[in-house]
Amino acid sequence: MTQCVIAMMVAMPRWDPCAEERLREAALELFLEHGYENVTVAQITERAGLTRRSFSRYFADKRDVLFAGSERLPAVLARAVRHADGALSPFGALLAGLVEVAGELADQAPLAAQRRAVVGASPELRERGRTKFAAVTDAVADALRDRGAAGSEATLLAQVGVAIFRTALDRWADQPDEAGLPGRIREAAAELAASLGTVDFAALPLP
Amino acid sequence: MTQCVIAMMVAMPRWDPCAEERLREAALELFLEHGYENVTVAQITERAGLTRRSFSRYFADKRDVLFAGSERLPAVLARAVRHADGALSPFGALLAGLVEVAGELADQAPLAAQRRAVVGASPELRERGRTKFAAVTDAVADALRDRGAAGSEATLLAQVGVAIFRTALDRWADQPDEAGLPGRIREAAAELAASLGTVDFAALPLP
DNA sequence: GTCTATAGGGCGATAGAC
DNA sequence: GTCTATCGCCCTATAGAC
Repeated sequence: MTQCVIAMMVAMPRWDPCAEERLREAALELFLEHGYENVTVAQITERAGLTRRSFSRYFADKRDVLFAGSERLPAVLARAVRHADGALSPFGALLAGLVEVAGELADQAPLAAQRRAVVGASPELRERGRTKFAAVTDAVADALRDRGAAGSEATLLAQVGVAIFRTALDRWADQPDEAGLPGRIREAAAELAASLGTVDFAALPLP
Repeated sequence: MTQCVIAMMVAMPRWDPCAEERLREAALELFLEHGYENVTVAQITERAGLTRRSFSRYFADKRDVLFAGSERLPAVLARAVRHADGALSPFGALLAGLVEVAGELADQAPLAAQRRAVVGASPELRERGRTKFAAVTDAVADALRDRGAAGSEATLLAQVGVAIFRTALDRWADQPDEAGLPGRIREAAAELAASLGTVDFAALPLP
């Protein structure tokens, strides 16, 4: 957005700038008005002042228009995990990374709420949302392997970390309070640890 | 399959019976031969001796043809969790349910391996696979709520339980050994508990 | 930018099963 | 007759090839 405004002040190009951003805004508006399934790509491009063909230049498919902007989260989280205090265990580094990134995410809350509403109403979009979270999981698992976690254990820990993150996000979105997102993460992780502590693994039945 | 054979012995209808199953078999064969993206619905229905239009009666879309048959897993797992020993904590019941169902799943290994190969090769199918796992997570979370777990904590525990289940499945598929799937579940859960134990939650930085 | 293949679905026709 | 599974032809929209 900021980049776009600056570009407009510097020069007035022949075609309107910020095509991608206008597409995203048009799509969000239309989805909120009529629901995802009832909106065609043609309607989106029309409202944005572009042709049907231009849509494909910016987004791989219709679903992607809602998730653009979240491509960086996997890399950002992976970086935070990699750069966490070297003395921490893999899971400790994971939690520290989550908390760090959560602090930077706080200002994106309003937009996230709108997107949340649209995505939640469409099975097709919820499916794509899971893919986006899976990309985060994969990136985090790679980072944990760099810190010495074994292959499949890194994947397991990454999945658990992302689950904690999602839980914290949900609770924070439902009732934001002074604790903030980082506090919610710590809370969810502590709850999980307590739950795991209730189980005596040796007592589980075996085949 | 069994139902189909019996039906054929009872009567010989004008059109071949077991259309759904033939479609699933034809699809799996074609996907293995040419790859998911290079197979059209028309080719599948042709091999199954049907028309393209009939495909829609059985499957909501092309992806679904590979995942049909897994619709019952959510209900089966949820039932196992609900019926676990009443003295167990929510997470204890979750693990007990996973172990119980894992024992019954062992005989489906060969088919699962083929499906695994096809799904793993296509991003589109991996996306749908995540949706199927999400259905399991939702059902398990409901069961945990019935056992008294709070709303969002039930969701968190369910996600973690499914992550343990997936890890165990992956390891078991990669190298099946005498421990069996239930043993792998216990192993993954114990690993996770150990990892969580390494973290001092009070030491995590707060905003 | 234009064009085509394909997915997905609406509707009615049809042909056996009952 | 009714019921049910299938087909055939229609259309729209997506996605990708040219």
